[in-house]
Amino acid sequence: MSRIYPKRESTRKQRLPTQRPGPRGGRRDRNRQERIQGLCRAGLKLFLKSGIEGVTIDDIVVEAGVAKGSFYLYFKDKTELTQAILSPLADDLEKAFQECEEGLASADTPEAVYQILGARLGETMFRDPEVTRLYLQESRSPAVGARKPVALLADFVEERAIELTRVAHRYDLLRPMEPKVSALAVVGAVEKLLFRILRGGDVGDPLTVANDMVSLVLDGLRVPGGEE
Amino acid sequence: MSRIYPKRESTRKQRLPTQRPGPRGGRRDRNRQERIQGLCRAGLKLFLKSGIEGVTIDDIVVEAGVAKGSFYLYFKDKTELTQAILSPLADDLEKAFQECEEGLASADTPEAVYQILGARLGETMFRDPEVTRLYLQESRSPAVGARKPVALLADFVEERAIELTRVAHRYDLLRPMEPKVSALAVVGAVEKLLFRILRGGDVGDPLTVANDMVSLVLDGLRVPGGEE
Amino acid sequence: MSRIYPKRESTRKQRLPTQRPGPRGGRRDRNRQERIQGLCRAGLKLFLKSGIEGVTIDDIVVEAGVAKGSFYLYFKDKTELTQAILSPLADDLEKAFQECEEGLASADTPEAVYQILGARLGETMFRDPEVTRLYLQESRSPAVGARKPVALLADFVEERAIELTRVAHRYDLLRPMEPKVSALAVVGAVEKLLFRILRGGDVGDPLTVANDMVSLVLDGLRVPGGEE
Amino acid sequence: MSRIYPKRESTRKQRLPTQRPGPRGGRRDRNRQERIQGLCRAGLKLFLKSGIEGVTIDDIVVEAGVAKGSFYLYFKDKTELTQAILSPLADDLEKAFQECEEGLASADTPEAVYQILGARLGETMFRDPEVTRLYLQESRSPAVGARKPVALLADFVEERAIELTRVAHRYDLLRPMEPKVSALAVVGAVEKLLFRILRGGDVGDPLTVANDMVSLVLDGLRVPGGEE
DNA sequence: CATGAATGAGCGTTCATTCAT
DNA sequence: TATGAATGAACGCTCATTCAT
Repeated sequence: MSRIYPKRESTRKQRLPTQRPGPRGGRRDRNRQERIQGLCRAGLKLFLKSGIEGVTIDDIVVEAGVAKGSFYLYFKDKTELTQAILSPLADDLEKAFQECEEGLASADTPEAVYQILGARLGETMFRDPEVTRLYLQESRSPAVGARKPVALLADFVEERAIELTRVAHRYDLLRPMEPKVSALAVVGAVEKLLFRILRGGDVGDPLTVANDMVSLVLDGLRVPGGEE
Repeated sequence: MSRIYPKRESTRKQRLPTQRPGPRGGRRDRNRQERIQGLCRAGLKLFLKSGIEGVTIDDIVVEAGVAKGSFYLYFKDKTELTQAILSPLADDLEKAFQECEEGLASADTPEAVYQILGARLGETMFRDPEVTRLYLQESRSPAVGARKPVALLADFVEERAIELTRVAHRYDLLRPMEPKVSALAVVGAVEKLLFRILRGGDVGDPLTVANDMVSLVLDGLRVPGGEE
Repeated sequence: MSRIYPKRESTRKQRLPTQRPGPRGGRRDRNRQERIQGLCRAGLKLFLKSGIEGVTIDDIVVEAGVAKGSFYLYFKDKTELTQAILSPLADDLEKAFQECEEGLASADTPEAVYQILGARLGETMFRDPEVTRLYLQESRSPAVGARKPVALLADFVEERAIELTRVAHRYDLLRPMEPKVSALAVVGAVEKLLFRILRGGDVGDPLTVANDMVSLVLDGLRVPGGEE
Repeated sequence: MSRIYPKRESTRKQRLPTQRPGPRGGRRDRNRQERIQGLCRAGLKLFLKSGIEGVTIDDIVVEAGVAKGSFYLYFKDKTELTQAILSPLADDLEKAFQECEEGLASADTPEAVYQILGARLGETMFRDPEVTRLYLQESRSPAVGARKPVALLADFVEERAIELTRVAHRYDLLRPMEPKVSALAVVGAVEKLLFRILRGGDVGDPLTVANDMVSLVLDGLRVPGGEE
């Protein structure tokens, strides 16, 4: 379970008298998981189309094909649903950053660093592209209401990206530069491209895009030898 | 006038073709402008705090200190208010892109290109930092409801940035690369940093940030001579 | 001036400090009358289209081409406007009934009675067909709000028609029958036809209609000699 | 089902294709019917007192003793409530006209015709006198907003009455005369009397009224033998 | 006098949440 | 458990009325 939102988690457990009906993996548990998945899928679909704030509980239960009251059996409110939708991504990202930081110790070139990072984080972001797209779409929202979990996750990603860069600098893998600047620039560049791709906007062959991105991040835009 | 938004009268006043009682620039007209400004300021403040969707007309008129009905004297709905708030930025951006494209013809180095771009667009973005922050905050939202003007502006910026890069490539000012990729990467990087700065997040001395950004965009992250 | 609504009349006079600007028939008085006429015409047109309740003061002043505040210079509210629109018809009807009752004394056949009645009332009803149409359209409304003057006028017409019939019976001009029944039946029949005509519904040649109506009222529908 | 109104689902319930939780006729269903009846009764009462346009949804739910939101569980808006209130009358009238037209074939005297008509339509109009009164009260309103169903029903009645008379003329049951004129005259006369009766206005002994009406319609007002 | 900006009560409608079934 | 009817606070918007200009 994600530890990014520890408080909400505990609140929810207190609220539900029985955390799970029957034995784990039993028939009732399976039904329960199916219901939750159905609501999450419905919510995700609608959130992407209309924005989290623009979707009502009614919309969600109609899309999911369950009764309105059922929603409240599984989620306290829309905020909790958002959290549930994001939690696989949040968990993955947490692990990915952890592994990247550890991997930096054994890397000795920037290429290696960004190969690790790209591979690990890319895998994470593409595991469930729609969830990633929702994250990107809502990540700049103020941390209030149902979008709070997204905003918190975005803060988390930013801080960990900065920390990661700081470590990379410590290992002298990058040109001397304020780590915040380079970290945010790279994250911003990647997110922008990723969002465009996930929205269905054509940006060309994925492999070329990836190569261009790496080349861009490493060597910039300057024409080689262009200014001597 | 910006042509980013579809044709629509922005205020009710203009829709009613009756002559004004006071002269233009007279007391009535001045009051009118003050009211509009007050509502825009109130809206902007609240939009930044709670997101456009999270703010009600009631919130806005209370913040602005006017009666509820007065809102509708000046704006048809929240969408029109959003448009009014953004329109100075939209107009500026349109002009800035225009000038940048024209300026590219006389530039002969990437430095020059990005100096023009940075200076001109930077000036625009910092003219009213809160408006810029609102734009960044909501720019990835779906193009529905009150956030539609933001989404349209964001689309416009993306397209123009790509076009601008295409022109720069035509003049051989940049390394060979898919223009969409480099354009979006740079825009994404700049937006991310800008948003962090405008939210009050410390990223260090502004001059250093700017220099680092330019250096980053031009030469990337690689340690010079680091891999031979 | 109509004496059907005596109370309102006096209220209005008390409210307006100066009853009339300048001398009667002077330039200001003429302007005033033109304004009132303009508002009445505008109100009448809109009332016919949307019903009295469905028309706002805003609609009226826009149609009349005057400022909203001006409405209240001439009328306290929509009820008073309705009253002003109806008052010529109300005055005419009052006189017509008066004359009809007096004329009955000198009539000696039913034909003569209904000639007088038809001629006198018909003339009245067609003097301003749109006002008549408004009266018919709204005459069954409950006596509340802006439609109260219409309802009062309708009550007046009904009572006077019954009284008129009672007088006719007293002169033995009609077959023995409850006067209320015959009066209401005739009024109802005439109103229905009149309303249809005024709404533009085709009912055939006006002269034929009139003749048929008289013949119907006098001799009924039975085929002459048809049942012996 | 009446075909007087254009096809539209009359209640939200039917629009949502979810299965009902209780069995048809069970407690849930019974409650539902009671609610609808309560709202219709409340609406009818208030409509009669203040006119359809003068009654707000708030008035209705207060009178019915339910929450405001509940109204919208059963009706989309006031127009649908009006339609629901009128629909029994509309259905009955449609059947009555159908039967009258068919019955004309077997009638051979005007008396018989009007006996059929009077009996059948009278029964219909008195089945729910308040609904009939509402119909009469609002039937001349413009066909806009919540009163549209009434206006449509009134048009229907007029057309069918004319058609019925046309048929009667074809069977030579009536004096030669433009059917539109005689039909509208009779309908107008009956409606006027009926409205007066339903409003509580005294018109004398009901049986006498009915006899007088028939006699009036058949033989007119002329004193028999009075003019030779 | 004439204007129309300003007001705020009140309308129609939505929707998160509860709860009897 | 699952349901969806019921609720009422709160929303967007309108409009009669007032009043400074």
